[in-house]
Amino acid sequence: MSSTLTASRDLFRTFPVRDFDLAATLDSGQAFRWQRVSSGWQGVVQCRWVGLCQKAGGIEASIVEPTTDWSWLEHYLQLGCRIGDVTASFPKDEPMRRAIEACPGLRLLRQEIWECLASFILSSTKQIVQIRQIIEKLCARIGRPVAVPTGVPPAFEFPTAADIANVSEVELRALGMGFRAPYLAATARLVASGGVNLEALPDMNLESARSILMQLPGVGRKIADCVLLFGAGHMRAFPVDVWVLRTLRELYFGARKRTMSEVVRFAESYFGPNAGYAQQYLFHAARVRAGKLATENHGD
DNA sequence: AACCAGGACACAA
DNA sequence: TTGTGTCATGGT
Repeated sequence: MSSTLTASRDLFRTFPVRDFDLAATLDSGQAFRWQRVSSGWQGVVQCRWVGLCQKAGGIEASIVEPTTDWSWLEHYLQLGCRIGDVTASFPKDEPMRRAIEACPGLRLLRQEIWECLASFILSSTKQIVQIRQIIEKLCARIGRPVAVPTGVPPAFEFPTAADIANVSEVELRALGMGFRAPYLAATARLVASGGVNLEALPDMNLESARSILMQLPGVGRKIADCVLLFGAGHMRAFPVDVWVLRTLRELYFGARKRTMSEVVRFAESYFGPNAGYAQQYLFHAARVRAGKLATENHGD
């Protein structure tokens, strides 16, 4: 029996957050496991099934086991983030102004670091749709099932590093990972054995955290920065992939030839304390322009 | 049906 | 330090 002095255990909660575009955020290539359904989005956060829905008053979340503690989801969605302050810290130039205008409400999530690391090891030279397919297979094959509402398709935890370390490389290749399989296997073994402590990354400075990640097999500068930005909360990390490289060249260098390292060096000093956030606006705006979103109408 | 994808790595020069 | 070939796989 519930007391008026204790919070009720609920299956639903509406977070009254403004300037948060759920679709843009969950389909911007930072997380790969969210599924669009008629009622909104379904995914798994910290081993719990979650349904999310954009409402007029904010974001409505539904779960399976009633709880009083929603801090895990508030943290994942970074509901404490003042997005206006973030965008206000971007460079006051025309490219950024247009990127902000093109993706109002785009946010950065704070994902679990291992899932983020493993996911981006699998991301190299893959289209986002394919990355999602591989990860879905991986979770269905190795991940433990989580409780879902009746009528909802089965959902799975993201496999732990130990889970993946205990699977043969041949079995990983069978999931369609190709040359990424040995990278994921080796990194999983290192993480599972305690050779690297991912949980220490958020409290380290950016450069130290980056150098630790880049020692892992299959992790270079770009993937390291994705993990730092999407999982470890380093808002200055600035992943440069082919999209961002092309976009920065067009927007800031015109026709003049610039190498990858020149563009990276420029980005490090130009975009400020929330450079990684600015990067996500540029990346997503470019993908919107190219019609690459899963939520788009592909019929024309 | 070629082309390319949120790269990393070994190796050459 | 910078440039090039290689690595698998499948969507568009």
